[in-house]
Amino acid sequence: MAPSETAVKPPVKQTRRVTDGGRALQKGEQTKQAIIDAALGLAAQIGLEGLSIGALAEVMRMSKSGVFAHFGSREELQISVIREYYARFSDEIFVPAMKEARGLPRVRALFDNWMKRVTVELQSGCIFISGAVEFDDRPGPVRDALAGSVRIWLEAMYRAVVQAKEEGQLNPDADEEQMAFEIHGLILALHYEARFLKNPEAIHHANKGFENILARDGKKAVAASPVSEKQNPHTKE
Amino acid sequence: MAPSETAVKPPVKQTRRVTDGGRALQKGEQTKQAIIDAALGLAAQIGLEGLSIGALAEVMRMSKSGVFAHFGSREELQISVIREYYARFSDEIFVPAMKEARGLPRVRALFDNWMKRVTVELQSGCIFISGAVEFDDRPGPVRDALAGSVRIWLEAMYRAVVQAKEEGQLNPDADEEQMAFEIHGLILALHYEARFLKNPEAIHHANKGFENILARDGKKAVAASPVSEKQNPHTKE
DNA sequence: TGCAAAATAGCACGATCGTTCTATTTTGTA
DNA sequence: TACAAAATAGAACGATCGTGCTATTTTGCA
Repeated sequence: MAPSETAVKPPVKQTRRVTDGGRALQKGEQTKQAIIDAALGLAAQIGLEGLSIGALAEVMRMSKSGVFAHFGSREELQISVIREYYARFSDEIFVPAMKEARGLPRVRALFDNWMKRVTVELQSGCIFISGAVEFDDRPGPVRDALAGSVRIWLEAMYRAVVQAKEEGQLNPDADEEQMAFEIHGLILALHYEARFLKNPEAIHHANKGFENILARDGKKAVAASPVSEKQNPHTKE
Repeated sequence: MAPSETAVKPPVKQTRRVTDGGRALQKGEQTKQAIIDAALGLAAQIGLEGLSIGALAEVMRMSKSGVFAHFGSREELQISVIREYYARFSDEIFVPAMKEARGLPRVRALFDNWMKRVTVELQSGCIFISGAVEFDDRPGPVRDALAGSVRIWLEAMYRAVVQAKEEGQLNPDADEEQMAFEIHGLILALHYEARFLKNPEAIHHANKGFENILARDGKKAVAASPVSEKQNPHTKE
């Protein structure tokens, strides 16, 4: 018998995947992405815990097992949703803010973009906020993925504040950690009061709160003279 | 047939309830209260939505139907839990604070008691916070009960701030709504960062944030002279 | 165009859910 | 102590959950 025929060939794996240099999206990858998109929409409304494969399959007009096969477990689905949310969060908030100058302009951009996103999400919901409540004492990979994403983002905001101080735009005794904490609180209060309590003043309060923080910790020209309020922060003192 | 025997007597309702002037707790009322206590513990950990009658029955060593009969529906159980939570919240935070003098002392007491409670709850969870996320776009009686309780509490804090201004302890241009909003944000950030992110600095940041607000809106003696920092706010200027 | 592999469907499973119904037990009093 | 009412238990229901199996269909390259 010719060895070339009967010999157990090592199974040629990934025949398709490799041929194109891994470039083109397989059909499966496309639908997987579509599923994640739909799952993100569902999770934003009813939470990561409320996200069910059955409901997701119905939205996608697929079978449960068809949806399931893409992830292998519900946890993996939830983690995929978190990753996708993080990616969008980064694209809409972090990336554009990095185009602003180091220091206060970038801090402002981060906050403004964050506000913009949360304001839009008042109709759907932020899974960084809802997820924190759902997984605050439920250990596991989902919690880890969520906490990891949130930490990266909060760290980014904190770094921007630190840079503002390095640029000399803050008082020497300004506490950067404290500022980041208070800013975080404003966003959380906005989400709570606007989304749950339907308080239309919440957006205004959040913005005002941010200005209050800057007015306190930002480097002032003289005292708190209302005349020089709108001056360029780069003006020599 | 003697009418005294066969006549349909109007059913004597509440034979037991009334005899004692409605005073003594029937056995049923006792166990109902015990069930609510257990349910509150469960809901604080896994949320109002995660609260299941089966799990509750297991904790109580009762049958599902035995537990169920006390409430008639899961929604009614959830509402009972919310009412109980509100009662405790009020007893631990509001009532003792009302013994403090109107104005800043009472505001301080409200905040301190609130902090104390949330700090304890870092091991269990606050259902005013978790519930807001679970029911923020899920209309119904549970949401109504929750939002109602929260509004009453936030209103109480707001009123205390207003009174502080009436007492002349705040700057004339202090914005009471803004202050209440920012205080709410501090509590939310504390809950988020301490409970979810396990950040041990969160308590300190929340307390510092509160002092920052008072330092900004409290009536100052002269300017922001660090020397006169600890003076009695009632000192004549 | 044929063919292996990938993608999807279909079905069934054990578990849990809230709820309803009918016994049974426990309670409090006349 | 007897007896009605209240409290609890037990079993069953339809629904939904995540997941594991085995077909079947679809895909993309040789």
